[in-house]
Amino acid sequence: MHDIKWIRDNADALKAALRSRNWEAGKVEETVGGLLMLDDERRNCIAMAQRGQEERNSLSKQIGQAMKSDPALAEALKARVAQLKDDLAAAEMAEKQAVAALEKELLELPNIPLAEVPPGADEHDNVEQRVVGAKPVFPEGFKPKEHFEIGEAMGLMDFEAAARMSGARFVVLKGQLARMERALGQFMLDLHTDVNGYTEVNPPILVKDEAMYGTAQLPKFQDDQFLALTNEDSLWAFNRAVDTFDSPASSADTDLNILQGRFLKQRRHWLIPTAEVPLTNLVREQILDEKNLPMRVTALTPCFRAEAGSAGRDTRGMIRQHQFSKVELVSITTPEKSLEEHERMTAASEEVLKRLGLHYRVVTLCTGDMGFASQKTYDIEVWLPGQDRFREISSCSVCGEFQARRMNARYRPAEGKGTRFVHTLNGSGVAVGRALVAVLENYQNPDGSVTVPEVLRPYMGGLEKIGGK
RNA sequence: GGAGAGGUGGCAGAGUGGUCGAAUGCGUCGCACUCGAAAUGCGAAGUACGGGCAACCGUACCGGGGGUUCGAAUCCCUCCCUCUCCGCCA
Repeated sequence: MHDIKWIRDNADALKAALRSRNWEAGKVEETVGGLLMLDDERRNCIAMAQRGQEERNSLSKQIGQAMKSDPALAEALKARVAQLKDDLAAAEMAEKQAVAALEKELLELPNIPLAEVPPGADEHDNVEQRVVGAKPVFPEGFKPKEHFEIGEAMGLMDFEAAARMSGARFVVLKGQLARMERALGQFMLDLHTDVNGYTEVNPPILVKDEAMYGTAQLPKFQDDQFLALTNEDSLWAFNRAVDTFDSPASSADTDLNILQGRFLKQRRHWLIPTAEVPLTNLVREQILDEKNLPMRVTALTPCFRAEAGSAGRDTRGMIRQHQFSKVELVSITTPEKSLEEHERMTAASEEVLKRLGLHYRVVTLCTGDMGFASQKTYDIEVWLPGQDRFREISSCSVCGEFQARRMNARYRPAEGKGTRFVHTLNGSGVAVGRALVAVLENYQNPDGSVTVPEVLRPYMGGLEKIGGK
């Protein structure tokens, strides 16, 4: 979320940023102009409400004094405050609405790309930074298979069983393949905790609205999320509404819909689409000491995505699932250190692929392809010989203070007074499901078996090979 | 889920209708004392928003939301969270 004061002074910079993210010119003008108008409105309302409050406070003080010495004067003053009351209530309501209206619009604005981010419309304009390793060499005449062909041939990857119980975009892994998935997750966590200086965290994977707003999955990307609601929740909200309706003890909102909506909103949970959400929200509403920064945390969690906008894409195999495992990296830093940390984090993710002996490249996403909350993003794409192309396996983003503002996450600088917003970074280190895909395709043998990469063997009881005859 | 007790500044912890943004202690920072440190003494310091070039002024904030009142940290309602006991449960 952006500081409206900053927008006031830098409207042109914001407009340029929105255009670089493929917003059409008319919408940009309309949006930014609308924000400035809402802000004027908000400040007018605040000024008006504050004048009323000031007058009320001052009269109330006088009443307190007059009560002791001159009761008649006190009564007269009370009458004056009573006159004020309606105006004041209206002004306070107007202020509340104006603040909420502006906030609602601000939450819809994406982060501003850093100047160094390459301009561009879509993934074709991303800029390759480096290529590491080399394509695996297969015997003459052997055409490498895709991961699902390998897995299904082994009888260890079952999409049909998954579909029977859960529908499309789920998979059942069995035997040594299930074990290899587990091994990959363990290997990554151990690398990040033992070598890369991250602290392992086991966070909730059901989170409240506030957490999802904090990292900016909400409000804009609601359709990508899974929502968790108990039957009890809906019954409870219903009964609450009826009770309140029957005995409106308070003169608060008695509108049934508003009540139900409010209660359900308080009780519902979202399934995390990435551990970025709980890990970053560790610092929500916290004031950290600078000496504890950078804070580096990692977690292996399931991730859930509705994949609402990707019907028909990657329908075969494990590339795009509703549920997948991922090791996530999150860093909380000072503003001065965040870009340096971004490089460090990307290197930490790359190390996973290096040790697995996988061929990959790193690209800088262009302005038009970058995520909503990001200032700058590196994608790591791993080589998949079965598909004969690079596929994203990690995405490392620096978000500046964008998420910190939404979460109100701050730190106290070692020097100087006050607090500043932290900078947040997140990256996959790496997607476990896709890593399994990559291992299967890169380490496959003509006999249908798959060689276990050296670094995974300790996690698989020394096993050197799975499947095959 | 039921019963009870709580939620106050960085932390601990007073305050139960007005002069309370809030005592006190710890911690933090500055100054004095000291060769230096410790101890001691004196002093400073919350966050956000609005106005102002600024000094500064104003407003809000005592878990969240609502209400009563001229006036709420304090009274009432409601939700959330924590603790204790009971119930249920992987």
